[in-house]
Amino acid sequence: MAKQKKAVTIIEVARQAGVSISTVSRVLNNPGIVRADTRDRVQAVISEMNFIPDSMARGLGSKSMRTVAIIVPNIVNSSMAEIVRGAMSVFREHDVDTMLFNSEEDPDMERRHYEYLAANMIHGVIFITSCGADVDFPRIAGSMPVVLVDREERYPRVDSFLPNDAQGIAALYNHLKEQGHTRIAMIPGKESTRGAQRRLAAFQDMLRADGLELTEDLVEFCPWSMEGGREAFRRLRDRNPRFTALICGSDGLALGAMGLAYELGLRIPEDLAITGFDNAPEGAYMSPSLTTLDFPNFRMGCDAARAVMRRYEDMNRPAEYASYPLHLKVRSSSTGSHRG
Amino acid sequence: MAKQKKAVTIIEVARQAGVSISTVSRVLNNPGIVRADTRDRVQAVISEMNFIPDSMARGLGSKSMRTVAIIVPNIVNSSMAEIVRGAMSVFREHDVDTMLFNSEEDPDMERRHYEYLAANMIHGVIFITSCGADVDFPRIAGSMPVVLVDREERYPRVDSFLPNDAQGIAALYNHLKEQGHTRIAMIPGKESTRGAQRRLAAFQDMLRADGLELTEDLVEFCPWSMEGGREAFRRLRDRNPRFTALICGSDGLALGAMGLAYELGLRIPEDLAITGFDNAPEGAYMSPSLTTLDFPNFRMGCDAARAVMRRYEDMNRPAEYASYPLHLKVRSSSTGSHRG
DNA sequence: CATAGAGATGATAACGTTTCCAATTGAAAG
DNA sequence: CTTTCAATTGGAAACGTTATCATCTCTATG
Repeated sequence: MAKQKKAVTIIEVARQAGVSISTVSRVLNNPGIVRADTRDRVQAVISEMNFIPDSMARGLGSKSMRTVAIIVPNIVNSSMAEIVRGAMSVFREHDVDTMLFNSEEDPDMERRHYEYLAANMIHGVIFITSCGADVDFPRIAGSMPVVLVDREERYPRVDSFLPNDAQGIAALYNHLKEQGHTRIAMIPGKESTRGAQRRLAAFQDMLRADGLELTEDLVEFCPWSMEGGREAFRRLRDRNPRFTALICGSDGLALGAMGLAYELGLRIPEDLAITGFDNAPEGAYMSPSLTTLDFPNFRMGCDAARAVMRRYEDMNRPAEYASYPLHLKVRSSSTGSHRG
Repeated sequence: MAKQKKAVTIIEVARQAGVSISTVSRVLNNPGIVRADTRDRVQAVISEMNFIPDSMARGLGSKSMRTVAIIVPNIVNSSMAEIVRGAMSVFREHDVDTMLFNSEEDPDMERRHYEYLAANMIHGVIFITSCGADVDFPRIAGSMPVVLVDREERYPRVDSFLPNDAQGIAALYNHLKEQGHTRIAMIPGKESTRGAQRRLAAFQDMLRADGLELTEDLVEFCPWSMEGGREAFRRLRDRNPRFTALICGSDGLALGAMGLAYELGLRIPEDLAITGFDNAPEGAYMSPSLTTLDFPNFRMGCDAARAVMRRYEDMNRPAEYASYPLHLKVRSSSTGSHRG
């Protein structure tokens, strides 16, 4: 790519206004200490010449850029968007700029983002559920605050904020048990994903506590999409039609499964109870409406942002972990009699 | 916020490797012209010392930062995400970094983003359907390529890529007419939004061409959300229950309306035909599935990215406009007999 | 009227690279 | 063993700010 036409610099502004560079810089950064008439004159020249200080040079000079990166694997996901909103709202309050990176679950992308961060124009970073790629957190954490959301890794200087999947799954499981379900299938999500793994493990723990064992034919992994949920449900049915309830690792998966169930003539919840995960807005508008778990996404985002700032002040503070309880939203996709 | 601990610089690397700064710089930027053994030695030192060049200083030195910004009003929107994906894929091919900004339809946010851009660490910018805020495009366009997606404004050096709403609405309207509908209501979306305005205008044009006039009681604006669609539909019904078809300005609005229709015991499409806009993934999974318009979002994103790069090469090229046809997806929410 | 002390302003050295251009080295050709 | 020219390498000037002193200009006070 070619070079930009060169912009107005502080030098020309200074010359035009008949003051020194320093004075212009002061008008820019600390107007209070410049005499009113001088300040006005300089400001007039600035806006007249349309001068905008070069943030590169500024960053080089001041060694601070007040910018934080947030990395998400997939922006097309309302719960991640909520986390991001929360974090951004806090950063904005503190006058910190936010850059949002979307890795699309692509390892190559993640590597590039990583390099971008490493090139230290960034003051800190929040990673939201990366797809388990092998990012060298300790290394980044050596030069800037790193905060993880929805990832369970623990490293010396890395704070982390997690939904309590185990508690959520327990709530879901107990609810289904109360409804009389004994054969429960699961579509945890994408196998390589931490979230899917955590949720499956939690489910297995619950079964085990009841003296049951999760048989393989009751679990089907799939990509995080409605299409994925639909096809996973199909495979599950083809293989073992005897389950009466289905726990899905996300609302999207549940919606996909519900779509196919409807086509197959299954009644929900009478023939099959279905639950989601995340409380996406669509779930409440389905018919039947979707039983799910509500995540405190916005709050997690806020807390993560605050953690970034705390760590920026003191890079060596001990790592902070928080686990957030999930709230069961019972709706019609799982309540009422079933013939199981 | 405090200062960062200072990182390894190129100077120390040079000293450690026993070469000059220039050589290290060459190893970084143009390894081919450095003798193999020197290069290896320097590279060894670089990775050993964990040296990462400071992108600030780099940008200052080279006057190029190969970074483009994409600004979206709302990341929680699958069609915008598709546009972004398209643009990012093109930029990645060309080794251009992408920063994604989410304005949340908040004017204050937009202003901040604007200032960020203006501080020219950014090489170009793509605006996706901003909520009509008064951004001074010509000014930004003076210093970097600006490309608009889904905004109809026309400025001298600003390229723009638009879906052809008029053609899409026409397709929708004709389809509904064929199905025998004569009283059609509309929920265009958020009134202040360009998209909503364009779609409403197009609808009015179609009616007018048929010698009809759109009465005010058949139009209801609302925020871009399922909840918004639901409430708008309620207001529409309260006021005038006599329409047999409903055109919604987005799939989300349609889904919200459908939810309420279901609760009110309306059969779709027998009692009411509903159409969406954007072909969001959920629409295909509803029951009934949602008739909608498919947008070439990914392609629009790609084209916008390419436009940014073309304009970067030649800032003075004439502005480029493109309008993309929309493809009607007829599904069950609008087909079959109705009692209208 | 002199003068201390605050209030403004200016000069200049960083900041960490890239990029010229000059200097050196190395290898092939005579 | 020179010479020549290309291949490497080094030196130093940008790049556009901020930050640190030093200097200058007032104003109020004795």
